[in-house]
Amino acid sequence: MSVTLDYVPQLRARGYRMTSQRMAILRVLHHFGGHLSPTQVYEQARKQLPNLTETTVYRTLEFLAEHGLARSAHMGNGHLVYEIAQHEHHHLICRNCGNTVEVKHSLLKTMYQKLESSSGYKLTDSHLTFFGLCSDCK
Amino acid sequence: MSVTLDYVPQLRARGYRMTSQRMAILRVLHHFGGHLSPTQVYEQARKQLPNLTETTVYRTLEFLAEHGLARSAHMGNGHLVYEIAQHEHHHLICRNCGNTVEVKHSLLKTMYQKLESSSGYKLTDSHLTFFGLCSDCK
DNA sequence: CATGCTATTGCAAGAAGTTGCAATAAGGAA
DNA sequence: TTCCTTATTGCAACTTCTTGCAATAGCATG
Ligand SMILES: [Mn+2]
Ligand SMILES: [Mn+2]
Ligand SMILES: [Zn+2]
Ligand SMILES: [Zn+2]
Repeated sequence: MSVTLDYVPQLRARGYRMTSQRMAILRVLHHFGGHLSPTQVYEQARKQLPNLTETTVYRTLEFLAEHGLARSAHMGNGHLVYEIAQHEHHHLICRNCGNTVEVKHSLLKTMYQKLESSSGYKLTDSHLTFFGLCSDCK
Repeated sequence: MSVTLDYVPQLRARGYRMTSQRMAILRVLHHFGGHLSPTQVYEQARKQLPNLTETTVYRTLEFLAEHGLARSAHMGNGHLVYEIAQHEHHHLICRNCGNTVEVKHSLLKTMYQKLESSSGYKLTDSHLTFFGLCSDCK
C-alpha cells in the first residue's frame, strides 16, 4: 500500500488532513531519501501535481517537520533542506571541501542527557549539523 | 582605542583590507553584543554609513563569520543571525514558547572529542542551536 | 449521500537574500 | 606623496522565501 497513506492516521488524530499536495511531497521525500531543498521538492512534486505552488511547498515542509514526518537541517549557508523522518542522525561537514559524514545519535546521547539535566529542558531535536575540517583538509 | 582597529592586523595578515563598511558593521555587532539579523545590522550600521548597501552587509557578515570575527547561528526559522565572536557557547530554544538558554561549551567538550576521534575531522565550530521544550512547556 | 465546518491551498504582493560586473578605494611599493 | 594592483563595494537584475486573504476541498456528522 502507498507509503503516504500510512501517515493519514497520524494526521487525523491531531485534527489535520491528508491532501494531494501533502501526499505528493511526502512521496518525493520518501522516494529520494536524502536532503532536498524546497525548490527541489517543488520541481519533483510538480511532476505529479502540476498546479502545486511553491508557497504550499514551503508551508507543507514546515508543517511536516513540525509534526515529525520530516526533518529539517541547515547546511551552512543558512538555507534549510528537508528529508523524510527516519533514524536519528546528525551531520558533519568539512568547511573546506564540503565533504559530509553522517554522525550516529548514540555518540551524543550522554551529552544530550547532561544538557537536559542542567537546563531542565527536554530535547526534541536530533538532527544537528557540525562543521569542521576533514582529515584531508585539516 | 577603537575596538574595530584591533581587527586590522588579523585581516592584513591574510591579505584582506579594513574598510569603513567592515568597521561600521563590527562596531554594531560589538556594541549590541547579542544576535542580530542582517537587516538589523543594516539598519544600525547605516546610521554611521548612510550609503552602505544591504548587499555589502550580507557579504560582510559572511566574510566576518568565515574569518572568525563573527559567529552565525540559525534560530529555527532557517534564517541566520550574527554576533561578535567572543566566548564559545551554544543555544537551547524552547520550540513552544521560544525561551532560550545559553549552553556552556564545556558541556559538549567530551562529545566533541568523541566526534573528532571517530570521524577524523577537526571540529571548527562551537555555536550550535538545540531545540527542546522548557520546563514550563514540556 | 448531502451538508457544514474549517484546515488548507493558490494567488498576488512584498520582503529577504544572491550574483555578475563595472567602478571604487585600501594599502604596498616606489 | 603618487602610482598600481586587486580586494571590496554598489548597482541592477534575479531568485528565494513570506504573508494576508479569499476560494477550495477534506472529512465528520446526520
Ligand atoms: Mn539528515
Ligand atoms: Mn550565540
Ligand atoms: Zn575537506
Ligand atoms: Zn517553553
